[in-house]
Amino acid sequence: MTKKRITLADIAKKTNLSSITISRAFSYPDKVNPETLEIVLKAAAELNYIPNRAARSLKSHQSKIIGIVNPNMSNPFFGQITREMVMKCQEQGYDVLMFDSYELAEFETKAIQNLIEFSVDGIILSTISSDVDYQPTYFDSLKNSDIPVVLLDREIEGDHAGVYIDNLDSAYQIGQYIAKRHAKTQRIDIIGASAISMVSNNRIAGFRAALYDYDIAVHHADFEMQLAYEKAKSLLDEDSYNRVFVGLNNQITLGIIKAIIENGLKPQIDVVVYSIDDVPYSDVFGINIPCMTHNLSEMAFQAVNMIIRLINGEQLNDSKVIIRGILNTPKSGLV
Amino acid sequence: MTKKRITLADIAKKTNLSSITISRAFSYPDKVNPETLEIVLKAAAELNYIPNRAARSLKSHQSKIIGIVNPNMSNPFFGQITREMVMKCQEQGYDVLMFDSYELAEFETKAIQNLIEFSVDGIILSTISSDVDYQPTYFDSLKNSDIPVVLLDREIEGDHAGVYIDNLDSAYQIGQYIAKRHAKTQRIDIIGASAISMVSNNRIAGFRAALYDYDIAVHHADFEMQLAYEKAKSLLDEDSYNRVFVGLNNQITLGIIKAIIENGLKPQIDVVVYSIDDVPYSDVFGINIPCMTHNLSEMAFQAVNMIIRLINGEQLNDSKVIIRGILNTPKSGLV
DNA sequence: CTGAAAGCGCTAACAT
DNA sequence: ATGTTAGCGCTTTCAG
Repeated sequence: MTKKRITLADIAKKTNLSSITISRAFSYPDKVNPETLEIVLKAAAELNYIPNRAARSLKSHQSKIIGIVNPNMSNPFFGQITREMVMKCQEQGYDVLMFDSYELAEFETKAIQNLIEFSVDGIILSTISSDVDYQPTYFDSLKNSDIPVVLLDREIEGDHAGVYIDNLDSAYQIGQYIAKRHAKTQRIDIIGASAISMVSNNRIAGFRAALYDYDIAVHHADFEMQLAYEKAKSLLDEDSYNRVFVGLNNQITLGIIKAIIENGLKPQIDVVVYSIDDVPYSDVFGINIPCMTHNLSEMAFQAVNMIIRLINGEQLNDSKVIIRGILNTPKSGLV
Repeated sequence: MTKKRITLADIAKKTNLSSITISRAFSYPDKVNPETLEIVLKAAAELNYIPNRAARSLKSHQSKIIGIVNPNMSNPFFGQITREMVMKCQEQGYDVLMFDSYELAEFETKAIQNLIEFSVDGIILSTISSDVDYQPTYFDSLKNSDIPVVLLDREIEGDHAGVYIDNLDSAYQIGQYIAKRHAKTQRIDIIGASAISMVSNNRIAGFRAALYDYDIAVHHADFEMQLAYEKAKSLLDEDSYNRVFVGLNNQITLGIIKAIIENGLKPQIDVVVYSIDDVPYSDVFGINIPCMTHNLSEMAFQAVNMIIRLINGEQLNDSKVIIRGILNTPKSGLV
């Protein structure tokens, strides 16, 4: 029934060498005679050898694995950044275990637990929330297990290394752009995450700074589509005349667009929309949303770089990397 | 430096029990005295114990892990189906390791290799291609390692268990719908995957059967957006009058829509579009695409069910499950 | 450059 | 219901 998997010992037998030499051939190829190496590799290939990670990491307590956890792989922001991180980890000799927490605390906790069980060397984590009172219990276990963590995008309270967006500045930048395009009498509706979300609140602060003498209404939802959609919908039902909306992330903006279109209005003509983060598929559907875009490749690079340095026990002179956003306005001048 | 992780032995010491009892407390709680169990669990919690998977799977050669590999997690078809599968695996006591192959053979191979190294109990795989000549080399290793595989959605040559869409029927169903709405003189452009893709060709066959006396032009791209976009664009540049397009999966349809809109035309008014698979975000942007939709939850259920039965060594009386599609036409009658 | 011995943390198999 | 023994496959000493 259970076919026996090929082990180092099998290769050792076949080559009349000891298993440790075989082991070295894979782990430290330069510590073994080139001729021997060739013999080993050939035998391994013939036998179709595949190393056993369990055995390896059991002994060496170094798994060469980085864990990635984020709240929503289907959100292109996380999807793309994860893709870039995976590539970069590979280049650095690390494999990746990725978990989608599906915006659920329960899954996030489970994912972290899993990663600890797998003895990963480090974790890059985007939490489901950036609320100031969001204090996951798993940080204890992480500390106990001595596994370094780099937070990505979603900041939370406490002393954590991380790579973040310059939320305040991003909102300020696009706020200034908005200021140029709309009279001060213009009412502006901002839809963000919870009232205590650090990310959301920094963005709101940025907007307020740029639009200090505008009539700004802030509405709280979360960083998903549905609640934002409902909020926008009820606002439009009240009065759709001359409205300007700002979505504080791409999912929120999608919700706003959905509400606009459902109410028979034309985005950027009847109702103007701005966004933080690029809006997925808006190019496909031909709707230009001026937005703050962020260099996801750079963020991925920084996050991977940071976690690897932490894994190597390096001291970080700066445990926070802040990525500045770039204003991305449509060429075609729809707005 | 290296903090020692808590092990069973630590709990054993603390409770004056043997490690095997502690082990049983976690793996077979009913094989241990309830009072003892309580003591163990309490001690474990106090010590913040986290089991070591490497040790466990090294010994027991049963990892309780299912691997999932698919070509594009950002494609909602795979994103959602994966989500459902993860939930279902959890319910059955399996953890999931998921890999995105990013439509790259190299990554797919690497993912499978990884899963073998992790000694997963089974793999649910959607390959990057369903071309008849796509014969990944890793099936040998899989067979050697005795790891069962269930293919999902993308069929390939050979004797593989799998859960598939009834591609021929799906295309036939929507083909009939199209036949009702367009005169026989109507030219219909179908954009599919490669000329040797089994999935694509089955769908084309279905269309041909339903639209046997129509003027059908089949164009080959792949199951991603870009090529389909280019194809549609060049067709529209030639002549955009009274065209009807069919996209053979959601990504292709997105490419078609992009081309239409870029050419200043209105989807479903100037140019009519049909799709296999729901088109992501089309509801958000208010464009109704009549399509064949598939019960992803059911597919996920079948795939997980099948892999678990294979893991348990059960004989499958039918190693192929075919899911029938449902015609999904807009209520608002845009078409 | 290669090998022998020991042990990582856990769990089958066999006691008691 | 609990304990003893042994060993999974690999790699870290320490020797040669």
